[in-house]
Amino acid sequence: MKDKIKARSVPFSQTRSRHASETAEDYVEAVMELIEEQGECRVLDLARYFNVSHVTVSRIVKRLQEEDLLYSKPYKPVELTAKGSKLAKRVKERHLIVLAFLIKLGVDKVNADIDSEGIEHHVGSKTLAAMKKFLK
Amino acid sequence: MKDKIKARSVPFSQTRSRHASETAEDYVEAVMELIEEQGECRVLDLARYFNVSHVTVSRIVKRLQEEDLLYSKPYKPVELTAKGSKLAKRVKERHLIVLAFLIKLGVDKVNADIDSEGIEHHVGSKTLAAMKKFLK
DNA sequence: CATCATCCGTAGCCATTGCTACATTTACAT
DNA sequence: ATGTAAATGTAGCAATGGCTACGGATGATG
Ligand SMILES: [Mn+2]
Ligand SMILES: [Mn+2]
Ligand SMILES: [Mn+2]
Ligand SMILES: [Mn+2]
Repeated sequence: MKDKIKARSVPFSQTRSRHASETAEDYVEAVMELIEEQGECRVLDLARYFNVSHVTVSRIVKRLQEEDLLYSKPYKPVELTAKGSKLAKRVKERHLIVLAFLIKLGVDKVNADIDSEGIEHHVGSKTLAAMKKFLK
Repeated sequence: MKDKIKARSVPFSQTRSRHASETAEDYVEAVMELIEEQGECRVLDLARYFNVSHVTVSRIVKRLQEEDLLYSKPYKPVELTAKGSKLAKRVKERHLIVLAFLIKLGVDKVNADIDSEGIEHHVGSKTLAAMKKFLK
């Protein structure tokens, strides 16, 4: 019986772990997108993008620099490291698959955009594969 | 162009809002389940269920009491208020639909259990309706 | 090259959710 | 009834991610 409860706790541990990576994933994806669209990515671009204050962005950018995902000098644009770029591509691809999946399932674009932004971080490789298969 | 960025920020705001309700949703669902299975729900049952310390549970239970979702006296079992019970039923139903959906999509039970625990909180009414339709 | 608006960093606050260590209460066994 | 183990509460710490207020840096404009 305790094994049962223990086994049941695994999804929650995994979910907490995924939430811990969520900020990093969203940030590298945003930086990549903003650089593609505007040529550079400033702190204030990210603040508008996520609808948070520039202070929140600034602190998170600093932390992601320590994790070797982003790079920037003070008052300069934010750039992706090689590691950050690689993560961004993976994350964006997964996001696009989740989004396309929801739309093919019959969800309108507005709600597919909203829901996919959260769902993407909880889609493991098996679920992602099942979504890809459904899309074909 | 700024409207475009503003519109893009909506999914992130919504995702943050959903994460803010996530703990309450998981807790009322867990309390309902533990009472059904064991007759009562103790703080330590919840700690094992979520794989966190009893201290974390104790503090969250106190807060959810202030939100009128749970009820308990010190050293006594945790119970659901009417409001908590209503929320638990809604949340559990949604969770079961997401789980069944993933399994029907071809995901194995272990991974469906894991992924649905996070995905459930990001499934809006439109996506939930689309999943229900797919299940029929 | 001086001024000024914009951008960005820093200080410091709050809430949430993890934790360990310790205190207290409860419940059970002798 | 008393003693002990388990359950729960409390104190206090850390990390994360929100915020406002303020000050310094940058760059465009005249
Ligand atoms: Mn996201
Ligand atoms: Mn989530
Ligand atoms: Mn759940
Ligand atoms: Mn959940």
